[in-house]
Amino acid sequence: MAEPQKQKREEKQGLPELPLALANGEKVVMRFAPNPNGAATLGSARGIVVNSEYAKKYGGKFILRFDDTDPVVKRPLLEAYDWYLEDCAWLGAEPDEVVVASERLELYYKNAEELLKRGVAYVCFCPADVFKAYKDRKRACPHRAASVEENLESWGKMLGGGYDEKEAVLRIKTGMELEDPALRDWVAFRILKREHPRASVGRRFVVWPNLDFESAVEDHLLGVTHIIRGKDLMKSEKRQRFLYDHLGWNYPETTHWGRIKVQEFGKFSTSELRKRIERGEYEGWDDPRLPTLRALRRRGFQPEAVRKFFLSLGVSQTDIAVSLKNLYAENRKAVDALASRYFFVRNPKEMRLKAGKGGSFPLVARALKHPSRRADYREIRTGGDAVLISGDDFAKLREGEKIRLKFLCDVEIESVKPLIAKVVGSGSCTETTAKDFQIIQWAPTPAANGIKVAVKKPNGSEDEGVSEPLISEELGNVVQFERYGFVRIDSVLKEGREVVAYFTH
RNA sequence: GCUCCGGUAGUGUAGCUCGGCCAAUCAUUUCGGCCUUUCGAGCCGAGGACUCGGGUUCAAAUCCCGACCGGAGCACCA
Repeated sequence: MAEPQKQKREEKQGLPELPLALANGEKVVMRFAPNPNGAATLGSARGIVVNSEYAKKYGGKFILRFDDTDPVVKRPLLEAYDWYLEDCAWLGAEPDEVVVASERLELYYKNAEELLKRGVAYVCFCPADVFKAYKDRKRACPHRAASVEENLESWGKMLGGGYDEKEAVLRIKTGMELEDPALRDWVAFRILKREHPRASVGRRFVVWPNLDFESAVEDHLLGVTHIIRGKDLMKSEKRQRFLYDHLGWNYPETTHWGRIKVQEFGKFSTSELRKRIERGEYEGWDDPRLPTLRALRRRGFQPEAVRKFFLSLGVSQTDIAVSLKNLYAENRKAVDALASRYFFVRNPKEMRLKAGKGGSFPLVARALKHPSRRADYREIRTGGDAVLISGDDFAKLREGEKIRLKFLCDVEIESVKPLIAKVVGSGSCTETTAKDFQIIQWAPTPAANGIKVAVKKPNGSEDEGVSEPLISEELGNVVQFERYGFVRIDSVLKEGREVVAYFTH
């Protein structure tokens, strides 16, 4: 008797079930439909991840569709088309089909013509403000009463470039007396005499569909069964339903989610990012300060962490402000096992070593590459009688204090002003456990074989320091700088003598 | 102004459709402890929420009404 309940709980682990009202043998078809007017952001990632996840869950199809029908206000960026494909692949969401709206305008024209023939659309010549006045008074404008023939003629003239921009639009008849003003006779096509960035489209067309029309027609043509989109598009559904009714189509199931704000990034829009990048405020779309997927990838985030992060947000309709801490937590789990450990000292300070009783200096440290892989070592050679420690650790040192240079030896601080430390005991650190004193990381001096490292951080600042020689062999990998954080080795310069890393978290 | 939609811990989230198994789930964060040659990972423990007010009912986070708060649309943007 108690069985069914338990089962219910288990099932609720992933995303909620979609409402399934599919005909026999019909497959779930999901789509993600961005405007490629910039690189995919965290917001886009949610769409990619959730839609593709549902497609996977039900053994359905995932379509990537570029809604790029605004060559003016939200002009597409040519490179962004490929970037989206890369980002999808990176997120494990390779689309089963890719559709570019700007190359399918003729399909939309055909549907427009059909609507005109059925008398449920008309060419309207009202200036925007004049129409708004009619709309606010729930009155029809004179053009609404035009005959099918007149409309078809006007439409033909529109397509042929016979009107200027803003001179005419095509409207869908929904009813001027509708309660909700947002639904009254909405615009389906407008005139834009501007070249489209895609060479294959160029200047071939002057009549462009608006999102509501383009998206509605495409969803039907592509056989989309479920739409998940922002709740800012709720009215879109209502507008589009009139179109579906006019044409006798069945509207897909819809789910709307709320706005997502990432606390660390605040509000941002793709258009805004683009403006700033073009102004040179950022290095590019993968600048570590930006909330783009390209930037996250460069910082060393793992795709499965990004996926889990978005799946955990679900599809609720409330607006949310999430912290990246949740993403960091996921990524830490993903990256911890594969990141080798290295020492990095920020704002290095040289520590002179004085030989202890044994009379010699420890020259080589055998250090674990990973705390849970006990047989995996890396060697770090010191230059002899000096090492570097971080400025932060230096600031806390006091005379007479004992500390451990991890994997190398224990030392006692003799003096701080010139930093001098005496090697304690036999010059190794394997015999005693360091319960009662601090263990710090260190690095060889650049004069020995230390490597200069610049770490670029997401707040735009840069940390300078020194690390071990072996990191120059970690190009492209995520490593952990002990007691500092995870970083991705982004570039190796000057024949391996210098490294640039991006801070992950 | 008109029209939609939402409101569970610091942050997300489950539960709400079909009221009782909910003195409310899970994750993250915070705070303790264990372990550890990292301020990493892991393990253990603790704290913390149903916006408010009415109503229906034996019983309400769940249903109804109202208030309050928040968001969105009313573009020849997506």
